[in-house]
Amino acid sequence: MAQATIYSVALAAGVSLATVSRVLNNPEKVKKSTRERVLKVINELGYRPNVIARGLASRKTTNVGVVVSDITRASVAEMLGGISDIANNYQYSIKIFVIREETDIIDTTHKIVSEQVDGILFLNDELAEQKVQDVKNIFDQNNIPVVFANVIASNDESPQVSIDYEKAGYELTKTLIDDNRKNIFLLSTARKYKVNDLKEAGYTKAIKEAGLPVKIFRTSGDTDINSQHFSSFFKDKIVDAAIGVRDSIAVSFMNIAIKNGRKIPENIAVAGFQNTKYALLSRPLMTSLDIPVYDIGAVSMRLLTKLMNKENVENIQISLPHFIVKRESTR
Amino acid sequence: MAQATIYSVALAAGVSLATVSRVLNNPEKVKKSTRERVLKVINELGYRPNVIARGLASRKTTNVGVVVSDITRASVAEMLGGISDIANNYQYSIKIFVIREETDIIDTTHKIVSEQVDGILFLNDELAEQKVQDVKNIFDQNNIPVVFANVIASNDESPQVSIDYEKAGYELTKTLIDDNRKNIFLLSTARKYKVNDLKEAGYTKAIKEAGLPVKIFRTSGDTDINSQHFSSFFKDKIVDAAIGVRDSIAVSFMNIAIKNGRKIPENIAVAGFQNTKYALLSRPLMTSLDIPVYDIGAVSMRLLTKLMNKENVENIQISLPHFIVKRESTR
DNA sequence: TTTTTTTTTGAAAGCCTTTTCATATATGCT
DNA sequence: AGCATATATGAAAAGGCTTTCAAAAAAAAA
Repeated sequence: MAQATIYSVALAAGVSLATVSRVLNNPEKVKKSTRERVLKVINELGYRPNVIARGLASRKTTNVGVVVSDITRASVAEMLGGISDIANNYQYSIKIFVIREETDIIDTTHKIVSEQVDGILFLNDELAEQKVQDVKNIFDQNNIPVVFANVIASNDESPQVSIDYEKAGYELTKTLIDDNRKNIFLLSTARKYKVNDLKEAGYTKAIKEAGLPVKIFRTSGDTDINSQHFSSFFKDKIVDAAIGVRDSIAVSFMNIAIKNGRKIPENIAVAGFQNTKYALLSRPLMTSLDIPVYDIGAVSMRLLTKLMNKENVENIQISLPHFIVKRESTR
Repeated sequence: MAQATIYSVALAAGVSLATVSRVLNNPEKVKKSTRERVLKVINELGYRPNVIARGLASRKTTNVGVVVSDITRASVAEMLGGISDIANNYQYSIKIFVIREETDIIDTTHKIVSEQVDGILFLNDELAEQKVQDVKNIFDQNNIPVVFANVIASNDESPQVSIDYEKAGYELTKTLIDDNRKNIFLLSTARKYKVNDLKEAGYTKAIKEAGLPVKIFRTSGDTDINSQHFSSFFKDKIVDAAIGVRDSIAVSFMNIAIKNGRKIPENIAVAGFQNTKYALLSRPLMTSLDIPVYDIGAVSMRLLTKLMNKENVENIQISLPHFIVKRESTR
């Protein structure tokens, strides 16, 4: 059978299209008896409004675009979980836009605009700040609300939800300092981006306050590569603590350290960021700074729904709490 | 400025809408000189066709729906990577539908139909077979092609791309048998679903051929829970090898085994499925059956594009190769 | 009752494209 | 040049819904 349309429903119920439409969208505006009659027919025919036609007529698609760079990263996937749960509650559908190294982000942005989404969630944290601003401008011009999730768009009034990465970096470093560690390395990524810059800033602040030497070691996020770097690392470096900007980096470091005869946490304390499953599957179990990734997704989606409804939102820059989960890799 | 429409372009270029539309969709049908004139105007005005209106008029949305259960699982995210890369090549957009335990899958399916996607990629491997069939029927009735990715829809002609999980289970078990292991456990999930059933079937086949005892231990996929199960496991079980149906389960088992004084691989050989980052971040590095997850995503998306174009596809059931990556946790 | 007000309904326009069909123009052939 | 054919364009319908505006019906007030 062909899919029922609003026409077939109207015909079968003996009313006009307008009435059927109202039953669905403004039920209080139609008399109870007719409403029930129409609903009955809708049920019988299994009618579902064509969302495309609805989108064209109402200029609302109830679609939100989620812009991500690397969808395979654990934190991104987790965030998507939060996003989709909330989107589901509010009846929004999610369209994913994956941007790649080589894609022209401006062009992609225009493409997203032409897709007529009602709002955008921007998860990409690896983009240069200027680009982020350019993208924001395009969406603004087209009146499409954007929320940045886990991206820090500095000196700006953009809606965003994230955690205070600088404070997090500071606190995590501080626990190691308090444990009397003197040679604390930050294991960061070679590729620089805002979120890691902030972690570094927090680390550096704590280290300097303690009068210790700042030691940042840059490597790849790829385990195959960084495990090699770490192997040579132990030949010449003095180290009694290390913080990885990602759990996977910290775990990789810990494994190589142990292979090089170091004891964790006796000789070296190790901590990571994100508190992912990696930290839970390491041996010893790894201390990690817990970031409420799911919540970041959920909260930003919720914020976006408000913006799309043009509700008045008091606070459009939300910082979620983080905390340190102490495990066996530190004391 | 308001978004340019096909009208404004037509007006500015001094042609009719039809011509503008043709320039975009059938450029060869319009004279070179006019085509160039129109393209120039399109550029100047920054015109992008409204995909919603286009979708309504052409009855094609160039959207594909991707149905997943748990989006946070590493393999799902990786598959999405492959899907999105290919979708991008063929200019399709991706809409994500996350189905939950509590959602009425039939209702959700109808909802997806009303979203007018051109095709469906079904990644959900945790659904009972009958439900899968029901879902398939609904899409069939609405003429929406579906490809099952990493789901085995048995006794059926449904398009699907996966690997031969039974063979994989068989081979992985065989390597342990060949290593002279006698008490080989399969660490499976409490919740049963097709993919794991097949792994179990392969395991069982190999074990029986060797005249060894079938030993299946069921636990949770959640590390916090299964690590407790594994702790008591070592009190009474005789074991010299174990295969986890997921890497994370195998790594968790390995960690607890070591804490209980067992040596890997001397006392116990351990292997996992999926060859994820977990296997690479474990100590010792873990043997795992590599499943080309990204490729499964990519190939199924490619297959779907063919089906959406009503191309004649010779082989709609594709089995991708797998292989065993031997690492330190086995000999 | 009759009149006024409110509620309920329908007709028709509009959303922005694609696509069909007919017309106009250009090209090729004799 | 004259006809047939091929190519290029435009007018208008269609796609399935929302929404405005006006009319009809019902309820309230007089």
